Formats: sequence, structure tokens, C-alpha cells
Amino acid sequence: MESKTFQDFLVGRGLKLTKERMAVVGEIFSTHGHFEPEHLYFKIRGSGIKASRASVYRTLNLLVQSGLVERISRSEKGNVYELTFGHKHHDHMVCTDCGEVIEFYSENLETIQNDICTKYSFEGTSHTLEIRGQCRTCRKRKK
Amino acid sequence: MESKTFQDFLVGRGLKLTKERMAVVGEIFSTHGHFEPEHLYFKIRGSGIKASRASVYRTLNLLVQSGLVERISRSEKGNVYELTFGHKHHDHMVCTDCGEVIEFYSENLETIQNDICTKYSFEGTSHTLEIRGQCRTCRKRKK
DNA sequence: CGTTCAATTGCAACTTAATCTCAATTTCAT
DNA sequence: ATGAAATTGAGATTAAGTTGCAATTGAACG
Repeated sequence: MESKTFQDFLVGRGLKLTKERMAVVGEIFSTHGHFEPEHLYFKIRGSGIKASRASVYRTLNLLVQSGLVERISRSEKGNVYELTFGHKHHDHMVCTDCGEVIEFYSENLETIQNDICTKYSFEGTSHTLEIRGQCRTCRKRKK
Repeated sequence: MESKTFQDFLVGRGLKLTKERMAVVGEIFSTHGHFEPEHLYFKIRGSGIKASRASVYRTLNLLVQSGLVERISRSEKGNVYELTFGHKHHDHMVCTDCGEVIEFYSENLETIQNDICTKYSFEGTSHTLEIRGQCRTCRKRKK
């Protein structure tokens, strides 16, 4: 079950896997792509087991600490998170017209970043690259 | 004077260069590096010409629209801006221990990003790359 | 100069995300 | 089953940023 590693994380800290936390984890694992806390909260409201807003936010923070989930950006309104467990690292292109998010990965990009870190004696642990602009569809539409 | 191009921008839109707006622009141009709106507001409070919080925020938005200033990230608490006028594009390394921000630039990185955009038929207009980790000093201290 | 009118200001109320407080409840190890 | 410790939910709170509106200001024109 997907909450296994989360449970490990919790137990290792003397914390408990409650039904509310399971509801949050379950919801996140059943969603693909990015999500926002508020949206997550309302989806949980509509599911079987309910959890308060406070619990959803608290669980989300625990998930980030556990490394299963990552905060990938702060949009105009609030944070955006992403499930990293079982997902390969990638970066994002965001269309400023329609909001579409395109994921991509480039080995070259990673290598160069490592080189840069070495150059500055910086120990890089993570990064976020966001390229903003217009996606293919919006470019066509504008023409 | 540095507010010249800003004035051009304003005039082109039928807006006015007021003393409050000048105070904001002056403060930003006299600061090097990054800044946060709230901090900017308090610095202006302490200077000769004062401007209300509302005016500071409104002017900041105009400056972003004019392209002289860019919002480079949202930190834990609020936005972080940077003066782009007269500054070459660069990316950031942020030390998660001490908060130090190191600026760097890599031609390679830019080229590869352009290639990626081409590959996805994406028209990239700007990007933000933030590498998080530990800076040289904090690495030493931890040892 | 002074008039005129749209743009601007400041204040305070508002919005929205997220956190915190605390009494009541639940969990897990024993 | 029991008890200590963790967790929950409801609502208050915080903080960044925005907005509405009456009063004020700037600049273009005569």
C-alpha cells in the first residue's frame, strides 16, 4: 500500500497513522499531477472519511518532511504540491496564457547544474526550474 | 535619471509620475539585490517622502508590468522582487541553512533551455531556476 | 497662471491561504 | 482494558496583498 513508507516515516518519529492522514495520503496518491491544498481539502470533504482543513494542512507538511511530496511552487494563490514518490524528477514549463503545465526532463540540464554547484562548492539538494511562456496551442491561436 | 524609462512607461499609458512613485523607484534603484515589498515599504516610511502601503504595492505592480522589476519568487512569507533594469539575467542558489543567495549565470544552461523550448514548440519568455542546498560556509560548519 | 478632470492617494475594510490554540478525542503499547 | 502521548476539529488569528471610496493632486489646456 502506498502509505507504507509514510507510515514508516511516522512510526520512526513516534507519530501515528490516523484515518484522517490516510484519507489525505490516499487522495494524493490517487491524483496524478499537481495539486493545491485547498483543492485537496475539498476533494477529501467529498469523500468517505473527512478531515478538517487543519488536519489536511498538517498532514501535507508531514508528507513534505517525509520526502514523498514536494512543494513545487507558490502560485498567485497559495502553494502547489506534487507527489514525488514513484515519480522521476522533472522540471516545468508553464503557459502564461492558458496555465498549462508541461513536464520535461533533461539529463544535460542536471549535469550542468551539478557542475555549477561544484564550481561554487555548493551542495545542491534539490532545484526548481520553471520556464514561463506560451505553449504550442496558444502560439497558434495568437497567429 | 533611473526613473526615466519608468516615466516613459507611465506616460505611454496616460499615467503620472507622482512623488510617491518616485520614492518607490528611488528606493528600489538604490538597493542592490533582492527585496521584499514589506521591507521596501518600511524603508520608504523611514525616508523623506512617505507612501502608503497601498501605493507601494501598486507601484511595484506597475514596475513589474514595465519590465524594470521582476518577481523572482515567493518565499515562505510573500514575494521577492529584483531589479532587472541594468542587471544581466542570472539564476539563484539558496542556502537552506543560512539563507544566503548566490547568483550565477551559465550560457550552457540558457542554450539547453532554448533547445528544450524548441523541442516542445514552447515560446519561452522567462524562467526561474533555484537550486537549494548548503553553501560552502555551512558545509564546513557542519563537518 | 488658474481651471478642469482624470489619475492617484491613503485609510481601513476585506480577502485568502495557512497556522495556531485548546478542549475533547483517539491511538497504540502495555 | 488502561493511560500517556498524539491528534483532531472548530474557530480565532496572522500576514500578505488588494480594493472601495472620498479627498487630493498632477498636468494639459486656454
